[in-house]
Amino acid sequence: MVLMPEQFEEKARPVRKNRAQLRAVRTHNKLLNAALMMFSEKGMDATTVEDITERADLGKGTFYRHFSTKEELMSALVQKAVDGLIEEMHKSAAGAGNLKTLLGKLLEAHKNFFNTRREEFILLFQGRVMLKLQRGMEEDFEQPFVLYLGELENMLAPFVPGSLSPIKLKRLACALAGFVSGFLSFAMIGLGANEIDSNMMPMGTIFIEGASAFLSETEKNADADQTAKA
Amino acid sequence: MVLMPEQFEEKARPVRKNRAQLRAVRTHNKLLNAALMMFSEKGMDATTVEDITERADLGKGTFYRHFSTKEELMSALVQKAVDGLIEEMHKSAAGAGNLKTLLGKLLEAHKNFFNTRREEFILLFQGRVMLKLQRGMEEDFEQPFVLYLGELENMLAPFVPGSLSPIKLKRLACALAGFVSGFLSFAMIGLGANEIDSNMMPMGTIFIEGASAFLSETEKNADADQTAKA
DNA sequence: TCTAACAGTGACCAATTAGTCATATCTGGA
DNA sequence: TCCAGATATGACTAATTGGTCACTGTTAGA
Repeated sequence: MVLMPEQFEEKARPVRKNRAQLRAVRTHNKLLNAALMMFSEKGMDATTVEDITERADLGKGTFYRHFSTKEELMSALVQKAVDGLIEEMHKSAAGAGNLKTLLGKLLEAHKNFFNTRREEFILLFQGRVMLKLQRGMEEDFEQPFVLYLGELENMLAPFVPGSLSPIKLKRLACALAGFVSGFLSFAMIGLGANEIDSNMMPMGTIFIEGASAFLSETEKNADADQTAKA
Repeated sequence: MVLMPEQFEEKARPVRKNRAQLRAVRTHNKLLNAALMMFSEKGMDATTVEDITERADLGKGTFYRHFSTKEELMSALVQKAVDGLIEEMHKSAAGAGNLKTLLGKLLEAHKNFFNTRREEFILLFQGRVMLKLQRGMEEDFEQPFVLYLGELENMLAPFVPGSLSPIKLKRLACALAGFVSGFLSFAMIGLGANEIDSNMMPMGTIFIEGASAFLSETEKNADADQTAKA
């Protein structure tokens, strides 16, 4: 199986010459891109290996030189998409001074990402479905999403009342992530495709105002929390 | 192809005798149930017709006496799940006197439905993915979701400022639907499976408070809306 | 009991697909 | 120019799958 740049150093000896190396990388990316397109058009399961290689204008055997199974490719794509989303979040949220501002910027980061990279939105949507199934591949798909939620928590933590329990912080991250992807998902049904962009931000205020209200209320009765468990 | 009760009258002549009729209905339901289970475990696309018939303990040929394709069955199941959800919404929301109460009841209806009928939640999740693809089957899957959003709008309409534009009502329905399914989807990742039930309602206040704030603000500058489009 | 009408069955065929491998092609250096 | 190392290829096999159909089993009434 072909090694990609990140993996080179793991191998002893000088490994590969310049051109061949780049050729392999280009082929690898062609496969990733073709798969992303096919997955977002036909769905992960309905897409065959040949669909991917044909779209990439490559021979079928080439696929197996880069990935041992379609699942491996799926997993790599989900990972990559989540990385991109997290990067967008960081870029967008830099310099936020308070919770409302941060929430607004995070919402905008999601909006931008999902609007400009619709294929990846659809991919992540499918990835989230995979997590709910029982096929033995849940672990591979879960990790990126756990990372994503953890990153959200980390970004929110500094702007949230110190008394907020970790579990509530988690909930807030889930609520934010769920609201954005869920709203977009239904907006794609109920609203015209071009209206979505202008719809996302006004709706964001629902979340921002709601979260603020929720947190300030939480702050008041922070320690009434223990009793609630019983 | 076997006819189900709702379709009997469409056929001329006395059609079927009592026992045989019931047997066909039972078989039909066995197929629906088996498919629901398989779909929620393996996913729609990865489930084969034989998976379904074997799970239902029926011969493969039987499947094709009841459905002409797997897609037809998928579509029927999604339709049925949406019907169930709408029913739960109506049952739960009856007698709500104001917007906040209604929102709370609607959230609870969703919580109950998705917690007690997890397979159907997963099914609807997959159905929503199908809508995003380009396989020519989007129409079949879209209808139930449009119905669902429309129903949400109808239920919200009486409790919303009269000045609220139809498009904003649509947005609100999308936001509600998206928030519920999205939050649950991420909560299943970030939180323990058993914590979800207790997590849904406190998070609901985010939405309720946010939506209220959003609407009262909208009411203030109701007609500043036209200018926003430019 | 006999029969017409319907429900259910699984062996079977054609088509699709995953995965392999001998071969062709390309690259950089001797 | 030639070679060694690496990449790409597509014909091939085995296995899976969708879909059919001649057959069996069941039912209700004559």
